[in-house]
Amino acid sequence: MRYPAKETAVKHERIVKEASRLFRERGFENVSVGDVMKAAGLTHGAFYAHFGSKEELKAAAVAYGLKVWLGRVQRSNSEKSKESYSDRYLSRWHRDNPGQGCTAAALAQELARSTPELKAAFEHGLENILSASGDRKEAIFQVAAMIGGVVLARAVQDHRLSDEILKSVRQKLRSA
Amino acid sequence: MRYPAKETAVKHERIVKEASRLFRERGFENVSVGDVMKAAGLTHGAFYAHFGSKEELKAAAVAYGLKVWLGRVQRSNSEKSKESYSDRYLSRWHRDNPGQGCTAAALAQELARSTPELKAAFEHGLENILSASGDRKEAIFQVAAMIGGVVLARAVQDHRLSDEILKSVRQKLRSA
DNA sequence: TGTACATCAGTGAACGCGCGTTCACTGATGTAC
DNA sequence: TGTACATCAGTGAACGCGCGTTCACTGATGTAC
Repeated sequence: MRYPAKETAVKHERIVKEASRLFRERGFENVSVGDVMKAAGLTHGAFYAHFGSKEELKAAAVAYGLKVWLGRVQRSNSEKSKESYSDRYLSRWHRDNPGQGCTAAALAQELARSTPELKAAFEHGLENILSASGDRKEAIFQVAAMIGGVVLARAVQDHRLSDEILKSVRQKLRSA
Repeated sequence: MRYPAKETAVKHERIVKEASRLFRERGFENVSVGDVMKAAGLTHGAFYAHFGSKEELKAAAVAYGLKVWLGRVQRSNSEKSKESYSDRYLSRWHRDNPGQGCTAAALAQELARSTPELKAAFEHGLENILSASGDRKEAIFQVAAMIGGVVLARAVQDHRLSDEILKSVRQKLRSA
């Protein structure tokens, strides 16, 4: 049956949000279209009323994830918080909650191997974030160090080593 | 038929090397057991004479990749080359040849989502590399920045931006 | 050194499974009059 | 405002495909005597 246009738009957004979360948690390959639709409270068949393919959903999820990231960076720039952005980025909480965290720290390597369209979506979002910073070279360096730090911290098993990685990068970035 | 033990050992090593290369190029998920065996000049059925599962192969490939990495770091430490290790790591050549490059820069995010066994294999190799360096905190920071730089440079589409990322991280790391 | 036989790496067909995608169908919504 | 009907989001079964893994079989190797 046909559904109210307003509800449909809400569901569409819910699909993108859940996809973004699940992709960040498990990677593109380990999340099926069915998983995403179930998380959004629908059945898998309805997916193709919203997107032409899983590939399109990936692009939408990446764009959404980077939009959220940009918002956080901008808020952090305007606030005079005690905790710097890099300290929050290199936190245990971020390490342990990839689904709520940075898209680049979760998916950049898969993006590197994907289609031009997906890479373009990522690049566009990244460019926005770099543009929001003052010293561009410094911003690139900080982003690279932060991503590398979280990626490494997530890839090791030992909590002590993982914490040490986060702390080392945090301290070096602060003193830089 | 039965094959000479010496040849079998050679083939075993070839399987691991080809797996390591293919995994770095395309990721664990996008390389099938059949792909690896074909690259090693065998058929897929023979795989289970060498490994108990694809999971075991991943662990062997990661261990191999990190052993190679350690060798390069040690050689770089002993040499007084004009080009520093971080300059070579953050090169276009490394960005464009993931199959010959650093395992962490290619697979760390997939490793973060994998089994304790695989993460342990990675952690062990990483610990060896960190131990080979003098200032441990500095080494961690450098490795994080290098990995982040290459990962970012690979994930964007535009050559200019990609080159800018490599260059920025290179320069900042040299002046640090 | 020679003989007899168990071993086991390798082959290629086959299996079961999960995935992305398609499809016939439903029925309230939104639109045309 | 009321009526008639086309639209289309959603359902759930089905399809085709590639994957990891298994299996019966082969025959030279390596070992026991």
